[in-house]
Amino acid sequence: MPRDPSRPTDAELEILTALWSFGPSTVRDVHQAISRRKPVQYSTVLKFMQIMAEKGLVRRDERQRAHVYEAARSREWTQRQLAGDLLERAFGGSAANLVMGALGARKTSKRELAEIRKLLDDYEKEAR
Amino acid sequence: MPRDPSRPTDAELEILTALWSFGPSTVRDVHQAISRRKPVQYSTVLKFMQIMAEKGLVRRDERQRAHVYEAARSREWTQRQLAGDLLERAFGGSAANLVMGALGARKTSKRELAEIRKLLDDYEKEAR
DNA sequence: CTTGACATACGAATTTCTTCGTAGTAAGAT
DNA sequence: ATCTTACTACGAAGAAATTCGTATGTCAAG
Repeated sequence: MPRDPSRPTDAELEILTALWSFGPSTVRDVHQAISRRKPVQYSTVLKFMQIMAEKGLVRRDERQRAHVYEAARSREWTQRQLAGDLLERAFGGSAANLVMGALGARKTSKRELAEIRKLLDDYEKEAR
Repeated sequence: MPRDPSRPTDAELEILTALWSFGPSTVRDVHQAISRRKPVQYSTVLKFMQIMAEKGLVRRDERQRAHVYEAARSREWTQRQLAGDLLERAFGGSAANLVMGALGARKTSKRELAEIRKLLDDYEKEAR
């Protein structure tokens, strides 16, 4: 059975992150961005982006000699998928538990806590 | 390079979930729990649990003929790893974004929102 | 003592993920 | 025209994840 493409793998997510940050990019752009953080060959990145195009994770514009890639789904949409997936798989669907895990995983600043509270308020108002 | 064992795979997480729920269990116990939700052979579950024992994800008590397995790490600890990992990989370390994703992924009840607020308060008090 | 039930151990096939080398091609520079 | 450079396409290989069949051992009934 084909794996759920709304749940990108580690390598795929890294590429998507670059595309979200920089907007439509060539393989070279993405390779440069990623290779700043870890050693990886150009052809490796290229291969992934080709596969991702097949899977529909990215769109490819072939009009230029150096093809231009773009994330098919927004960062927010993908984040929602990933959060939802983890929520179900590891937290029994309990958002509170997930928040607990996130807070425990690492120090969270007062400012960020306030931000989260605001999100909760907004969400509550929204969900009328 | 060996994969980080603090980040169990899908199948492994399913087994851990069973162990966390039921406490120390035999392969048969776990197989029954899982096969209620999806078809899987006994020997598949067995194999996983053997591998997990090698990786140190579970402890095995061989004193009985039917070995008894137990999760090596608590549910909370593992949840923290998974949440932290996703936080870094997909949310740029922003807990607020993760919460946003979780809320967006699925309807969250008023009661759960309240619970989350309480968590935030407790966390803030705690982190003195 | 033989048999049946139930365990573990083992080997292996399949699929997916990851990584890269190399061949081939198009275009601009000499 | 040829050389150099910058791409894409392709094939392949190794590691990890997933799945299962089968061999083998143990033990309690009969």
